[in-house]
Amino acid sequence: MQNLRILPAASGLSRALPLREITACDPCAVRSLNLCAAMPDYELARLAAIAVPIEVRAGRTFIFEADPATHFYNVTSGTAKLFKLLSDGRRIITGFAEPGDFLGLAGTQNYGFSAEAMRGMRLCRYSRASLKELLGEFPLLSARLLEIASAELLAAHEQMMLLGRKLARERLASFIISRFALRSRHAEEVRLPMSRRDLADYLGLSIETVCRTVTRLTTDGIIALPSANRIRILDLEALHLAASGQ
Amino acid sequence: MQNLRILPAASGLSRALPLREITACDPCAVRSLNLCAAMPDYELARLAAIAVPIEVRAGRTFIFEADPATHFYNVTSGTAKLFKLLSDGRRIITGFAEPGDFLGLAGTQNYGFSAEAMRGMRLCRYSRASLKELLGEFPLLSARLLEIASAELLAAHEQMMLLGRKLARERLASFIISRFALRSRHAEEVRLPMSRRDLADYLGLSIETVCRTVTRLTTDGIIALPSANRIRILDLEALHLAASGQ
DNA sequence: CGTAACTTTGATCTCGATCAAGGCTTGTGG
DNA sequence: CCACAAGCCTTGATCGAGATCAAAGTTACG
Repeated sequence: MQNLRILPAASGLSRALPLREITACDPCAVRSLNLCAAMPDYELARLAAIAVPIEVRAGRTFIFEADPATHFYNVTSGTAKLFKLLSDGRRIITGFAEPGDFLGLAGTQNYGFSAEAMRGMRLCRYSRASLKELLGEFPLLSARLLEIASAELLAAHEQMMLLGRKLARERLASFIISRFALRSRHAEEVRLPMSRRDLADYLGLSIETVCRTVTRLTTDGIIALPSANRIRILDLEALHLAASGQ
Repeated sequence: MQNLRILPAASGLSRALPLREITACDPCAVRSLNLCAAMPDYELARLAAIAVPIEVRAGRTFIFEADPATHFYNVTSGTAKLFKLLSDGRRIITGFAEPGDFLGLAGTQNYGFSAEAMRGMRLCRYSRASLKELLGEFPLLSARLLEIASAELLAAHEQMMLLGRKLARERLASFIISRFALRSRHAEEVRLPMSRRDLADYLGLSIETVCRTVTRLTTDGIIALPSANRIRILDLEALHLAASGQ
């Protein structure tokens, strides 16, 4: 836990006036899957009051699988990879957490995954205890959390299909399509903020297979690679076909 | 939806006295992962009031992937398999729902999976609308649902590791161990209520590989097969080693 | 500019899929 | 109670997608 650096402003912030705190939450309100989305001002203020903004440097692990689940997080900026390890080092990346995403839902007392910042990150941290307290007070908050958990469950099941039944080419194409769906600007371009190794561990493949499959999609004229981690979609229809194995 | 048969008693039950309804819920209170567990009597009665007991015959599908998510279910007896299909028939079983399990959490407006009864089942059905109403009233209920969703998420992530990174032998051993953990009586025996095909689709393998792997665990003296769907664990330690690939 | 890490490509191997064929169980009707 | 059919389950032979091993090309960065 020494990887975390509490911002100097943290303790002060958590005692500031409600309005001030809502402002502190503003950067969070980026995505629909957000804890704060559709939350009345008063509740949002109470939520902000227990939030501690923290900063994590690139490469640092800030949630450790099997550690006591003491905190929840809301990503403000940067991206984290969430992963599980086997004793021999095999790894599966269960997901990526991006700005607006909520992090740290734990069914048990302990975390079921680790989280590592892929680049410098800012997060809002909530202690499990204080969030639980708010949960009892604000039904909207628990409803929101339930929505988030349900959405994640849906995504997890989709990924189980990908991992258990899809071919490498289908996995890659499915992944590119899902990234395309939540792209920010550039209409036809998908950014991959993760390395080939991360991609491999997310798709249940080896690095080499990821490379080769990307190359094949390129030579097939379905995508183009302006650089290793930018993908330009040349033929979206063909990509959809590739994703479903036809 | 014509697969469902509403029990004759259903409409009557939903208007009976609270105490009567709590009794109707009794068979549900079997497992910790239960919607009704740790629920005060009054809330439980309200929950029971909106529950409609239904019966599904073996082999019938009662939740259809992509259909509007109109209902939630609580399994009273029997087992269901939850699965997703690809257009060409490939299937992944995302889980099995057994007595006490809650069913139908949907992140979106539509179900993300199908559910089929593996044997005759009894379920309590709740309409999405009426349960949502109760959610606002009883914070404990949403807290419970959140717990359930979180636990399922944990299991889904574990399964992602299994599907993405484990060898066939490790998958089988892991599966047997997890079944062993929630076995009912017979100390060293695990029952498999599913066919080899279901097992294959749950573990992301082919039927043949499941068979061969079970056989190999048997010839290795780790398990014994009194019958095709009963597994006697002869060497639990070796099974754990097999599950972690050593 | 040099080095270290990452990506890509090639050669080979292997685990598990697929194809094929028996064996076993279960249920039904004679 | 047996015969038979229809599913299951199991085992064998072969194949192939993707892993692994190996090495070269590229990028990032001090």
